[in-house]
Amino acid sequence: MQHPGLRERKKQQTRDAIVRSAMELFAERGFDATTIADIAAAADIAPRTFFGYFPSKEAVVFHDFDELFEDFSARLRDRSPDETAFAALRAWIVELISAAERDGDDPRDCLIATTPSLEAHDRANMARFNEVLTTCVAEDLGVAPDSLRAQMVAAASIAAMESMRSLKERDSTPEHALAVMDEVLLFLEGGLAALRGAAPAGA
Amino acid sequence: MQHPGLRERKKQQTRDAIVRSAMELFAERGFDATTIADIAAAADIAPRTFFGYFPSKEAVVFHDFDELFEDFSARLRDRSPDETAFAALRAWIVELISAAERDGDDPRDCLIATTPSLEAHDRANMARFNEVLTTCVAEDLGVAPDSLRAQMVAAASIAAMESMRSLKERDSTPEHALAVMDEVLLFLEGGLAALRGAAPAGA
DNA sequence: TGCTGGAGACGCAATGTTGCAGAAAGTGTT
DNA sequence: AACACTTTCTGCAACATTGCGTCTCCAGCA
Repeated sequence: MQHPGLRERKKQQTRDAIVRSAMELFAERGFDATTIADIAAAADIAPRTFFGYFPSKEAVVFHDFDELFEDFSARLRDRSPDETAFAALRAWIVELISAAERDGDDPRDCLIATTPSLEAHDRANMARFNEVLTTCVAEDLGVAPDSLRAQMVAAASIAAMESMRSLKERDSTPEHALAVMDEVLLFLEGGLAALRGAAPAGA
Repeated sequence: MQHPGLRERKKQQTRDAIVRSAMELFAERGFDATTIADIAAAADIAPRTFFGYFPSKEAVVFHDFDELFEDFSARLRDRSPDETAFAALRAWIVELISAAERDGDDPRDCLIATTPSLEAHDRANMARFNEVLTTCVAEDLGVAPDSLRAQMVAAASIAAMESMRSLKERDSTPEHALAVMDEVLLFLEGGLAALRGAAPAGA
């Protein structure tokens, strides 16, 4: 990796230019009022080239999602056998909040919340988190990934994650996140305990 | 309403023609391989006119969603004070399954599952169900709609709904749906009971 | 150095979507 | 029946997206 090569460097440079230009324009005139042509002009590339870097205008806003998702997946995948998927999720979230607190949160959340197409994109992202989490939770519980329990536990966890995000403006300390996740855990364990002993209905 | 009027009738006729033509074409060549122009030609309208009836190609596949959603919302909104939101949801789902059993299920599920843009649309639809349910659950619990509990309960319920849908091919009897929903209820009550007494973390 | 293969940047055309404006058609009135 | 109003239907143009083909340029190799 000592030799990223001219090509690699240029590619990264172009990508950064696109992100920077796009974000600036989005902030100035809003997401919908910014055209691909505008972004391309600001980043000094041809409009067609934009799509070589991002599959859609929305994707620029989530430019760091792949990285985040890979981090998330790896954390769950590589957790030690005695750590539950939920525990891994909790630890991951706390780190995330800590990092956000350090860097100061970006204005993206507002942009997303006010743009339908970005909301849709965001839902798709959450669905991906949900899928991974469901699989891991299923392992923990020793049931199939499409079993009711696994789906409910994962869905509730993801919902908690979203819930925290919406309250981020008000209170986003790692301590708070930890408290919330503990509450979620309590809820999930209570639910699972109630189910234990009851014959599964099959789903 | 005795006088739908020529206009109303024509409009309904055109809408039906679009749905029928589109569904046929989707079944024949697939969703992506069918163009708006194809649908317009088959329904004998101008391409531009299509968008006066549906906001997108995807929307045709979900042409009965608004009706379904309104039915769902009304059921929850107009439930008697002693019926919980969850109970209303359960009753609604059981009816839905009964109706599906009567009519025989359409091949739409397959189409949706194999087309990303339709999946996204479907997620958006589910998000709308989730929103309504969250509000009503919050009322039941006497908490804010953005509270952690309400969000978790609603999310788990919706997840159960989706879970049932994916198992529909195998087993979709109303009895089965009822059993599943009972299991969900058990889970939710267990979870809420575990939370009761614990100080809310604020979210 | 000069050649060759592959990657990246673009141009073009087709399709989906939408705002705008004018034409066409249904409705209610006189 | 003729008129004024409102709703629909369409064409047009702009913008988002994508497949295909071309051209340029970096990288590895003889």
